Amino acid sequence: MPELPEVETVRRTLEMQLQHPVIEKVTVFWPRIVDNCSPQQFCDIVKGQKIQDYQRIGKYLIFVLDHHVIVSHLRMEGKYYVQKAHEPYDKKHTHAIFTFTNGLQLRYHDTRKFGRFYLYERNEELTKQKAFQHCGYDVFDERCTPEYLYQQLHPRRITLKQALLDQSVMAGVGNIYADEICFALGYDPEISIQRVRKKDFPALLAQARRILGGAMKAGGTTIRSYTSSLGVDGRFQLQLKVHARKGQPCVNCGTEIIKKTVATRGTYYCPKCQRKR
DNA sequence: CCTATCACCTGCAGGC
DNA sequence: TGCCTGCAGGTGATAG
Repeated sequence: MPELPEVETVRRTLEMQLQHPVIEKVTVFWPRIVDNCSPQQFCDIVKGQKIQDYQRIGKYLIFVLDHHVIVSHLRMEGKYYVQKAHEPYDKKHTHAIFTFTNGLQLRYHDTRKFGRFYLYERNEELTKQKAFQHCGYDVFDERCTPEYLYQQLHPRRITLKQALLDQSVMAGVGNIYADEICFALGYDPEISIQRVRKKDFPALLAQARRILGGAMKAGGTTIRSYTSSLGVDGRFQLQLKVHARKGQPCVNCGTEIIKKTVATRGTYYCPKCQRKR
């Protein structure tokens, strides 16, 4: 469900709502959501620790505790709810509950059970751990430069959209914003990345940052109207120009937006504004 | 090493 | 109404 802007919105919201609580107890209802240790170990280890900081790399949310770090990936449908311990919750889709000493709970909700938790020691280099083995630089990381993207992506036999979605090079762009970035660049999502010239890579990165940055800003605006009972999933209504606009007129030229499949993902584009070469 | 496909899960919309 | 199919804002493992 969430891409980088949504995860960042969740990060900020949890930081505001929870601040720095002490974990009194953790219950895991669906064992497989804990990826790199047993649910029992996970619960035993985090118990008693305080959440010191909330961080994010790409689409990964990171809870920094006293001695350990919890890495959370929401995949397609993961979301968090902050509620009081006595409030009811959706027993069918809630897979983990963190209870704090202040009476609040952080509840992890995930309809499809795709999301994962990883637990690491705080002194370990995070980006070298399993959770990040296929994770490149965050879109906003200063090491993510046009030159780096060109060298990593341009030689490959993949489409522009696949390049944007490849988390191992630049982490954070998902299916929605990949379409929006292709539209902003004026390229058909299916164009070979090898046809994108070196001089276009600064624009590629700039548009990715502009679009994700705008989405974060919008998320931050919308999230203020959320109540805890609505959940914290970072969702918001951005003005999408092509994604999910099949059959509607292009905002630039009025041509009908087309949906096609690119690399098994639903893909929306304007056949007039987005050139194939 | 590279790219393509499957597997993981559930709910829902649309066709018959 | 009920059944079936396809599809969903993601990613790791596996197959070629």
